[in-house]
Amino acid sequence: MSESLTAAGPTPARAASLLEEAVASDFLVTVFGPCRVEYDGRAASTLETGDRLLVLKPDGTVLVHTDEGQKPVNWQPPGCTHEVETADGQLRVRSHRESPEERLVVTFERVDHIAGFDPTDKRELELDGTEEDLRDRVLDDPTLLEEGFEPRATERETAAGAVDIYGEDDDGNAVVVELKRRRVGPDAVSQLNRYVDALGRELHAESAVRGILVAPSVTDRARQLLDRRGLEFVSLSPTPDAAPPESHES
Amino acid sequence: MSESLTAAGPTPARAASLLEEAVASDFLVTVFGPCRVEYDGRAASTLETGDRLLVLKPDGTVLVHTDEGQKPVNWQPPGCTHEVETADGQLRVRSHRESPEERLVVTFERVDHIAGFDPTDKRELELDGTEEDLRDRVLDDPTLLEEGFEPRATERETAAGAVDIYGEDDDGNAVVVELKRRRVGPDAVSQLNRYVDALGRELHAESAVRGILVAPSVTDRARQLLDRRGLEFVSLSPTPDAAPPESHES
DNA sequence: GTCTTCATGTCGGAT
DNA sequence: ATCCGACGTGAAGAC
Repeated sequence: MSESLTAAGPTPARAASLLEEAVASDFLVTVFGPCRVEYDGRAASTLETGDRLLVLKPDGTVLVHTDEGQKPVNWQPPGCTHEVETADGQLRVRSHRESPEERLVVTFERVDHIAGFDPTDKRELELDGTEEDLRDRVLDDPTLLEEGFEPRATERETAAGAVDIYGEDDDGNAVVVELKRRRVGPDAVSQLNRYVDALGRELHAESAVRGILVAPSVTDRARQLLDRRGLEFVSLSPTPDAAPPESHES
Repeated sequence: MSESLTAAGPTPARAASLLEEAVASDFLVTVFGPCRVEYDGRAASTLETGDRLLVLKPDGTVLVHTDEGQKPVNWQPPGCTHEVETADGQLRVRSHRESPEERLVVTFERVDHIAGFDPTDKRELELDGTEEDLRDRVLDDPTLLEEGFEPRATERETAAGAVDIYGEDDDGNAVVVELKRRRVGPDAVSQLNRYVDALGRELHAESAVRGILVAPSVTDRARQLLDRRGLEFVSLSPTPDAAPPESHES
């Protein structure tokens, strides 16, 4: 078995044969040419004929890319099974998955190029600047939040979900901290609010539960919502550099 | 100028030459081979050598795909500019954009295959089953929501953002409708709650503003949050079929 | 440009 | 399997 196979301008039958073999060999396959795409599943779509790049991965993923955009115009998630056929002298690929039931059909008027490769890739992506990095920053130095803050738990469960950091302030008040790696809008404030509410009901404490949103910055509406809900904001980025000019305050 | 160019196992210099030409010609380019990927920008990442598919689009998009997953392991959004070079006998592609400042560097140990095509695609995707379809369903027949409901506006602005559908019920009460094309969680309830609050303050009406979440279904937590906030739910899907078994009620 | 929300979001983790 | 929230979310529309 070869470790790659390619063909420029193959006949539909030849393209189908190559595609079948490549899929069976767990190759990563690309097909370029004018095609029509139909999708039916969580939604439904039709895309009339145009030049596109079809990518089939050994894990069952299907991608249909046009000349523009980062997102595929159509796709199928990992775990799909494929059928290859020629109909009316056209190469057709049907991809299917269940739960949810979804079907994608790509029909090529012509195949300009097809290529398959045997990919091996065990290396993991190492990513910095995530929410977890922000969490570690706060846990390493809780005074970044405020003097006297003491973390008690991470991912503390409440009726509304898990709180990023749960702790106590200098006066012994319960504090809920919601972390965001980037500038936040109203949705993050609502999320924090849900946790504060849930914990308030759970603890039915004397003093109100404090809620602190930790992020590089907030939008105006988020700020207004924070104020209205009596929640607080602390400006902090996942990485020490690049801290925007927004002051700590409540 | 040719309308496509491909090469199997080119030398790095040959690969660089082809790549330069393809990029200059606004081609869609694919490169397959073992490569290392570094990214720095909104976050930062490193990916050690492995077999991957690099895709360059004429709009400046960059995608790096491994053998698994629907999402590229690394990428660059549309609008990037690229530099191609050979260093230490390796093909290297640097992609850059500003605001935010982001850099992606892909270095191939070897190029197994490179292919470029001139893509033409003017056809738009036609998609059904969207939130807009759900909105149109409700506007076509407001009784799907409840007897006597009368839509007054879509995208009505409030201090908390635009409401999907604003209307009045049989008793003349203000009604805020939030639409979701699929099963919803707590976030959608909070969103509706923000709109209801904002409209309540704006109208300072005699009667409270009603909030109705319209979606195929809700999760347990979302249901609890709805009840706690005094909000209502109506089960409805974007498309007439496939309505899950969940009854209308408040 | 920023803000806001939708999405066939995707993905991973927990239950 | 569903639920839940993060994501370098991406993309579109409004301002």
